[in-house]
Amino acid sequence: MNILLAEDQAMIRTALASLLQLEADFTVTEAADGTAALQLLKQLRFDLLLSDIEMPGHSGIELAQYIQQHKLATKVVIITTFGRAGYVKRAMDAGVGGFLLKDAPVDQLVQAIHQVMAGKRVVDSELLLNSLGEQDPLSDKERQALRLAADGQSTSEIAAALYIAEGTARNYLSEAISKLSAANRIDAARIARQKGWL
Amino acid sequence: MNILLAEDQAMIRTALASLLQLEADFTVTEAADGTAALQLLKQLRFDLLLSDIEMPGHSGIELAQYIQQHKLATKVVIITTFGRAGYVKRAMDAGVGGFLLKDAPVDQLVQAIHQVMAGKRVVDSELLLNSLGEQDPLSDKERQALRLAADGQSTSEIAAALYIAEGTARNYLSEAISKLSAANRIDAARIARQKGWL
DNA sequence: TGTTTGCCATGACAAATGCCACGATAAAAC
DNA sequence: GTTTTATCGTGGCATTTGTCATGGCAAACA
Repeated sequence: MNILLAEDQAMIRTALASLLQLEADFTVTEAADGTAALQLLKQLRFDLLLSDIEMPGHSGIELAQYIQQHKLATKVVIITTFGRAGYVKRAMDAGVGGFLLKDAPVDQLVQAIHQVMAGKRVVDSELLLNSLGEQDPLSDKERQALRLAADGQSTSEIAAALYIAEGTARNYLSEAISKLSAANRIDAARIARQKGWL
Repeated sequence: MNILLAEDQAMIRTALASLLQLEADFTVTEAADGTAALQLLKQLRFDLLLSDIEMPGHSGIELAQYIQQHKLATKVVIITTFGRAGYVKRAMDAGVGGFLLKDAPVDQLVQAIHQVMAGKRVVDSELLLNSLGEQDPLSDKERQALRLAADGQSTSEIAAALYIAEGTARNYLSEAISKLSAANRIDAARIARQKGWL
């Protein structure tokens, strides 16, 4: 089986490649970023793309979209560090067959590869719960304000950036703090980031 | 050779463990966080600790400090994602023998392990250059206060955690903000984290 | 049609934060 | 032996931040 492995961190990429090669019928080609992976997808035929989401060049989801649009037979498994709820949905829309966290052991990865090749869909249960469970409660303005606050901007700077009064900016932050049950804007930003809502 | 591998991301941990086991004389024990690693260090004897820096529980540097203080014969190799300048210096002070980026391929890791076991010091050249640049201006108390502030704790909570008056906690933060030319505690935390001083 | 709901917007007020002045101590420099 | 320098510790005071009350507006709904 021909696997294309796209992952920017060399240590993880080479380690995974070596391990997968040990499996009886796996042949692994490595790509160090999204652009290289796309080149290889255009030139050669692969049975499976195993890709990180966050990469320089093109993201793993963009690669999946390319495969979907060009109706390639290549199956896709995504591995990523954080289970941002938004990612899962977008990946599913792009026809991704498997979605795993790097928190899972390698055994699960190998299992998932086999199952996806057999036509099944494999999504880390924790991720699935996350994406179904909690909804992002923040409004757009609240998120924008919180993002700026997380960068260390003051209320007046945030207000200026969003073209609103200071009181309004304070109110957005206050609402965000309340919705996230946080103690202050820093805490709110930490929680939102951890949930993938920033 | 007995190796203790401390790394919180299961996929990377299990992948590295499997690969290192393939080497002729390597025996690998896995620890999923700093606390588990510390327990194992106390109970058993290892020739080498291979550890990530950023982990829940105790950081890789804290583990190295424990080894240094208790005069264990265990050598230490640190692997990390980002080459925060501050980390390198603190790691060196803690007697760390090797410091590698996860951007390096696994081959280099194996090489580094052998060299460190032979008594040499191995530091990624890119990291070394970085670490020569800026010095960490924060005092220990300032860093502690800033770390708690970055977690969203209020001044009074920080004061309670450090057993000092609120005014004192405020002062530490104020000094940190000033030393880092930041606008507020959030900005200061962001800058310090980016430089690897937290 | 009127009512409810969610988002946007603002200002008043209390609480938390940042700045500064002041000491005390200990190590290093002169 | 004195001065300088750095860290630690505290409290006063102005500014910033967080909460709350209030209101406008549009979409959903009975």
